[in-house]
This record gives sequence, C-alpha cells and structure tokens, in this order.
Amino acid sequence: MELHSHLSNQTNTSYEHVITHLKEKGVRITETRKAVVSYIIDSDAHPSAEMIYKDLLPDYPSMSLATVYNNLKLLLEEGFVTEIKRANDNTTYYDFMGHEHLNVICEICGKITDFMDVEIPSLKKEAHHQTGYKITKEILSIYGICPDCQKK
Amino acid sequence: MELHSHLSNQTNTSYEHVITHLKEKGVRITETRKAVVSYIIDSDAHPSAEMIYKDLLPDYPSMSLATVYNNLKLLLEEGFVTEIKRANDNTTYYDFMGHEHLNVICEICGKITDFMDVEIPSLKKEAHHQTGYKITKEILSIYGICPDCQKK
DNA sequence: TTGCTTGCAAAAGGTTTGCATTAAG
DNA sequence: CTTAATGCAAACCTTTTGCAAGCAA
Repeated sequence: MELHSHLSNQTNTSYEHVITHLKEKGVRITETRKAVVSYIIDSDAHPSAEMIYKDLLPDYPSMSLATVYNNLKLLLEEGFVTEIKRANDNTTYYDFMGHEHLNVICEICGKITDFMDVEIPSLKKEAHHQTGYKITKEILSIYGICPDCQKK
Repeated sequence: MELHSHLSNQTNTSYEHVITHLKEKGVRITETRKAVVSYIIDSDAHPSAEMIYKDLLPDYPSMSLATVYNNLKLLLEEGFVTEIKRANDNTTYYDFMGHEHLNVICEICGKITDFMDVEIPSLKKEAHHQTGYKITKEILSIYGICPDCQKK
C-alpha cells in the first residue's frame, strides 16, 4: 500500500462518515458546512473558529464567523469534535476526533501536539464509586514545554 | 498569633503556607488579598471570579472585580490554584490545590465534584518520548452526570 | 414549498487594561 | 517614602443572538 493513498483515503473516509451521519440526522449539507467539515478533518493544527474563518474566507467570501461557530457547535454536539481550552487564553480550539489521541500543550508558546495510541487508564469505576456520577468521558490534558521552546 | 479561628486547622495551615510564600516573594499582603486566599481555601465549590466577588462584597464593599482577578492570577502563577474550564461555558473556575484530587464535571448541571486520587497513572514518559516535550503537568478531566441530574 | 441555515450586526459575557488613588512595607 | 495594589470604568475579545433573506431537500 502506498503511503499517499492511505492518507487521502483516511481523510476521505472521515469526511464521508461525518456527512453521512449528518444527513441521517436530517441536517442540511450546505457549502459552508462542507467547508468547515473538510477543514477540521484536514487540519493538523488545532484551529479556533477565527482561524477557520480566516482560512476559508478566500474561497467563501460571503461566509460569516457566526456560521463557523454554528457548524462547530453542531460538530461538537454530534461528537465529531472536541474543545480544547488553555490557561491564559479564552479562545476555544477544536480538535477533530478521527481517532483516539491525546494532546500535549506547550506552556510557553501554546502549541498543541498530538500523541497517539496510548491506552488511557480508566478511572471511571473509581470516580463513579466515590461520587455517584454516571461517568461519560475522561479527558487528559498534558502540559509541557515543546522542543522549540526548550531550545530558547 | 493570626486569628482565623473560624477556619479549620487544615485550612489555617494552608492559609499560612500561602501567605508565607507570598511574603517571601515580596508580595504585599493586603486585606483583599487575604480575603481571596481565605475564600479559595475555604471553598468546597469551585468558584469563578464573579462568585468570589459577590460572596466577599458584603464584607469588603469597596473591593472590585478586577482585584479578584488580579489575585487569582497571582495565585495561579504561584501555583496555588488551577483553572477549570468547561465546554459550553466561557467562565474560568478556580480550584485550590491544597491536595491531590480530581474533578468530575456534570455535563447537565455543570456541578464540579472532587474525588480523591487513587493514583493518576502517569503518561509523562510516553508523552515525552513521542513528542519531545518536557512534560510539566497532567490534568485529567472526567465528565459525567451527577446523582441529582440522574434522578431527573 | 418548507423551514433549516446563513449573513449581518448588535449584544452579551468574561476578562483585561489604563490611570489616579490608596496603603503596605 | 516608595511603589505595589486597588477601584473604577472603559476597552477588549470571543461567542451568542435576533432577524430577514437564501437555499437544501
């Protein structure tokens, strides 16, 4: 299997998966919706609504920021996207949940790097036992200093 | 002897610890500073700046919201407090780090409940290995539905 | 056609900032 | 005395909202 075809299939599959799911929910598939879905899947950064808006603007000059927010909220509710919020930063960043992964956030420059395929040890049972909550999800945020900032 | 007789020994110890540390840093110990420090240590909720402000206002009628923010920022920088940010909520909540514990956040009513750490499994080594980050801290957020909301 | 989705602009919320004044050390 | 910290209000930034117009189904 060639590497390049693996990657494009992966993205394409995710895109179709999201769109199909939304159609089944009766959500209308608009041009701007498709653009935001594509963008968030393709992005290897962890964009904010503003970043997505600015990047899409050249191709969708009439799109508004509010529409980006609308679509992100939809994707969030449908579970396709997670929010990332950092200390000293009131912006919300979005992360496409195409696969299981964790984020490491640089405390100096704010860069967010994924790392993959580690089993997150579950504390669900213990948390439920101690608090009585019905546990739905666990999010582990790891903070550190990225290689670039370590050099400085 | 400082009088904080309304506080428990545990709280009093934490309070002295924070104040002593701040003095050593050359930070001035003002009335409002003491009030915020006492409040955050004493609070078993996870207050926002606004909540702290409103609760302290009767006793400190001339205090401003900005001062609460100032002091929370200081405590954050000195590592005495952590920020908690939730989905669908742009408010920052503050948690006094008097001891090791985890938070479980209710996805319906937003209530935040602590539970004591059994042992937060460390992914530091793996994260460092994969990303090159110098890992400084890990924050595990657990979401669920609290007992009250389960009844409804 | 129907009513979900959009674009726009205004408003809302939370947090930060600038500056004159106050008070800790 | 010095100057950090405060109180106040305005500014800021991100996100949400209301509504008329547009477009997917």
